[in-house]
Amino acid sequence: MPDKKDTHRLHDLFQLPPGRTLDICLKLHTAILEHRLAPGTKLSEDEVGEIYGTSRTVVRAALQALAHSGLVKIAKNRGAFVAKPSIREAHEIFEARALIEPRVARMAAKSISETDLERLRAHIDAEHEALHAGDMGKALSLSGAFHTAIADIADQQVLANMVRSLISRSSLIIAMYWQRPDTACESHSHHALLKAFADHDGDAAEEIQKSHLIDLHSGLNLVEAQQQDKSLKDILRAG
Amino acid sequence: MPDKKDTHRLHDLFQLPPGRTLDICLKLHTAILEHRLAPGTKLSEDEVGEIYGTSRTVVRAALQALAHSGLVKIAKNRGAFVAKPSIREAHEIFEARALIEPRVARMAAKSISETDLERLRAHIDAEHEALHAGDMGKALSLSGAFHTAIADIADQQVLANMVRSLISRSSLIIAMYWQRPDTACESHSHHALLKAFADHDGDAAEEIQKSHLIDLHSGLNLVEAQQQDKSLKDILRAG
DNA sequence: ACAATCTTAATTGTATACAATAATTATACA
DNA sequence: TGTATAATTATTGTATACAATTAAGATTGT
Repeated sequence: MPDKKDTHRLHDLFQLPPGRTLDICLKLHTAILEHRLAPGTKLSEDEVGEIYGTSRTVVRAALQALAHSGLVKIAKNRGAFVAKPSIREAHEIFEARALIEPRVARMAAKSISETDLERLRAHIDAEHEALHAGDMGKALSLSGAFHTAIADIADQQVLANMVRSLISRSSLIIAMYWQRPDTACESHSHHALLKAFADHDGDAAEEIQKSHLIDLHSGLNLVEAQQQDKSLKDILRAG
Repeated sequence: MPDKKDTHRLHDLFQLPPGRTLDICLKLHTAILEHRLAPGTKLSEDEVGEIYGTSRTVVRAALQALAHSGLVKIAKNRGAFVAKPSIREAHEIFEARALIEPRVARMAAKSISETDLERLRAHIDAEHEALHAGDMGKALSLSGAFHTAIADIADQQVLANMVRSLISRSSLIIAMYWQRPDTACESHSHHALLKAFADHDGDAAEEIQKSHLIDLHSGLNLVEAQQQDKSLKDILRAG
């Protein structure tokens, strides 16, 4: 189960006091992570406010928090939109992950407990389940949660928040650039990691995580094109 | 000169559109970095709003942005305070810097241009000048700006923003825990880095930056105590 | 005198109203 | 018919007013 602890730790990421602002922030956050909100979607203050039954004031605060995390882009006098990471940003984010997460995995391998291992297994199971149920969005969200769980286990809050932020943005990148519709979302690597953790083998954990991330990075189609927005009008006009 | 480019890039960190919110955010940010606002200082919305001649609405947004960057701590129904990083947080932040910045330095060494080198020299000169003028706060702020400048030169925006955030928080940590009142603030390392950059020697740059950060970390007095807040009353009562 | 409780004051949380800006549509002209 | 300009609409930016919560001070009882 993703359970309570996850959202509790997310509070850390946004640094918001408990309250409606945080609630909306988390709801939008999970909606984006589960790919229910596509990159580029406009998030009107009025609209969001009406949906969640609150005023623009609190919606605005939530949107700004998400903007700070890179999940939302605010354009002056134009409003908030779900971010659309550029190809370059995508490269940078996965390079940053490849720098940070292997180190985090090493640290986690040292300090991991039996209950932690149990939780990770539960994560993997839930991921499998969602995948089997055809809920791709949730499966992906859980796959990300697996990575953040490792950072939490390593018990390094500063790095954990960085990882959380990077993974959230990775979700957007995957929504835009993923090119393996087939793939049983890298569950093999997660199992391999689990074994390294069980053995408290820091070297192995670091190495596996590193190649896992390189693998993910290479699974993206990061080559120009894909600017479906502007070209759409042209295409329709041409046809 | 810290110049315009720096504040322009800071916009990236806060992800705020141009406007009064960003202005106040930057003003508070520099005030904290220059140690004119001590850790723990209360930042009342009314007070700050009156100082900058704006309403609470915009001040609130600025404070929340700073909270997200870890420079300000917001307590529910109690208000915003300049953050007071714990000892543990201090360790984590400098360990994160030791992980990220050497890599960034290596990348910068590869791509650095003549004009970039010139700018770095100017940074060092300005730092010396401020130090000579006795403006410790500004000297420290410029010392941090040197590190962020390297990240900008490396041209990795994602990592650069992480570094920026870490350095800002480091400034608070130094305000709380620095134990070398003497020291000509690590300018030697900065010169050594400059040489490595001029030689485009990535290995050297990485190594120098790494030991520089370890050196900074070890210059902190991170041993319990220092909780002057609660004990202050007790001390006065005892006397 | 000390402690506990209640009252009061001050500050933040939220909603709403107004102003400013940008996008869209309509209109006039070439 | 296409383009440029102007009016309109819709949305965000900001300020202010009110509600809720917390902290501090006063009051009462032991």
